[in-house]
Amino acid sequence: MPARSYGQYCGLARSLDTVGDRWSLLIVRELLLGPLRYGELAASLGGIATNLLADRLRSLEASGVVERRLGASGGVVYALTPWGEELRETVESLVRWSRPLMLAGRGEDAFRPRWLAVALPALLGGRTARPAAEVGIEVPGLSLALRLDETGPHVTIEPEQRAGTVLAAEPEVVLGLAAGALTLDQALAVAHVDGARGPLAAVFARAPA
Amino acid sequence: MPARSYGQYCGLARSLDTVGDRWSLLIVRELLLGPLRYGELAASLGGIATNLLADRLRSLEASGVVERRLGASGGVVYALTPWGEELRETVESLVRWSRPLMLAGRGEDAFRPRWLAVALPALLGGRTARPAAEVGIEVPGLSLALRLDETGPHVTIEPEQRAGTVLAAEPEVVLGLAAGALTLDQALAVAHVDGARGPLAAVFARAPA
DNA sequence: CCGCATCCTCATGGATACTG
DNA sequence: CAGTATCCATGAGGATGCGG
Repeated sequence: MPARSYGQYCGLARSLDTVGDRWSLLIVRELLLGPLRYGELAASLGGIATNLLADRLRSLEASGVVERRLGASGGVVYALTPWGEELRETVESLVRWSRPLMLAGRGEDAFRPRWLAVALPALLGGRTARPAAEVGIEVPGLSLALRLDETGPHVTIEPEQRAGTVLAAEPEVVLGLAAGALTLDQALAVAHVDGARGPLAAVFARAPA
Repeated sequence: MPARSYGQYCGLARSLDTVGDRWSLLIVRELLLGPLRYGELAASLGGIATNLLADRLRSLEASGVVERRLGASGGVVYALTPWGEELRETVESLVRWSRPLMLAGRGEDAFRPRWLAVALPALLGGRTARPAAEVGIEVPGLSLALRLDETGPHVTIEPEQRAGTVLAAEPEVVLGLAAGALTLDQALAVAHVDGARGPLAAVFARAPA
C-alpha cells in the first residue's frame, strides 16, 4: 500500500486510500477504454516508472479495482472490475471540473487521442435536449467517432483511417481539447454548419484524404 | 506546488494536478460545509501536519479553489470559491463509490459527525434506479443503518431506547441527527409518525431490545 | 492563543539498469 | 515483454519555534 491511510471513517477518505495515490486514477482512465497489457499501459500513461506501475497494479488488484485476465493473445491483460468501472462517474466529474484548466491551452503537455475518448462523453453528456448527430475527431493513427442520440453519447474508436470523413464537434470541445492536437497538415476546414442550432454541430472539419 | 504535474493535456490529469495532492480533497470536504479558520481546519482534518495544511491552502488558493475571507470574528477564514464548490460533485461520487469500503466497518478509524453531513446527501440523493444496499454508520451513542432499495432510502436508527419506533422524517432531520445538530429526542419530536410523505420520507427508527 | 515557518527523519516517487 | 532491483530526489509527518 503506497499511500498511508488517512485513518478516517469517511467515504471520501477511504476512497482516496484506495485510488488516491499518484497515477492510480490515470490507470483507471486507461482501463475505462478496455483491458490493456502492461506494456500498453506503460506506453499510454506516458513515462510512468515501471516499478510504480507494478506497485499500483498490485494494490489496485488487491483492493478489487483491477483484475488480471488472460487476453486474446494468451498474455495477461489488466481490466477494471465492475466496481472499478464505477469510477467512471468520478473520472467524468473531474474531467468536467477541469474545463477552465483545459481552456488555458495545451502548453507543453503531452497529448494522446485516447484521452479524448474519456473526456468527450463527460463534456458532451448530461445535456438534456440533444439532436441526433455524429461527432468525430481524427488525429494521427486514430479516428474517434462520437455518436449522439436520444439514449446518450456513444464513443467508438476506429483504428483504420477514414478518409474524407466529415467531422463535427462542439466548438468548445474542439477548441479546448484539440487545439494543438491537430496539425495544419490535416487541413481541418472549420466552418459553421448551415442551420446549426443548439450547442452541437457548430463546427465542421474535413479529414485529410 | 507540492505535486509534480503529470504533464498531460487531459482533463483528469489536470484536475489531479490541482486537487490530486494528499489532503487536498479532504480540505475541500471540510470547506463544503462552510468556511473555516486555519485552526478549525487542522482540528477537523485530524492530525494533518501544519506545514502541509499551510502548503495545501496556499496552492489551493493559488489555483482558485479556495479563497481567504474575513470571518465574522475579524479573523481570516478559508472558503471555497464557486469553482471549488463544484468539486462537490466529485466528492459525492467518491463517497458513493466508497460504499463497499464503508460497509467493511469502522475499524480503528477516526470518526467525526461532520463527515456525515457530506456523505449522507451523496448517499441519499442522486438517482432513481439504485441497487439494494445497506450502509451502516456508527455515531457515538447512536447506530445508523441506511438501507437503499428500489423504493428509496430507508434509515434505521438504533439508539439505546426507542425500541420499535417507526417514524417518518425529512432527510434534513436525519442529517441533523447524524451530524449532532439534533438530539434523538428532538429528532423524534420533529419527525412524523408513519404516513411517509415525499419521495425520500421513509425513515425508520428502531432500537434493539 | 492562533497562524504559520523551520528543521529533521523517513516513506514515497522517479529514472535507469537489470533479469526471468 | 513484464516486470524487479537499485539509487537518488522529493514530499510527508512530527516536533518545535517564532511573530503578531
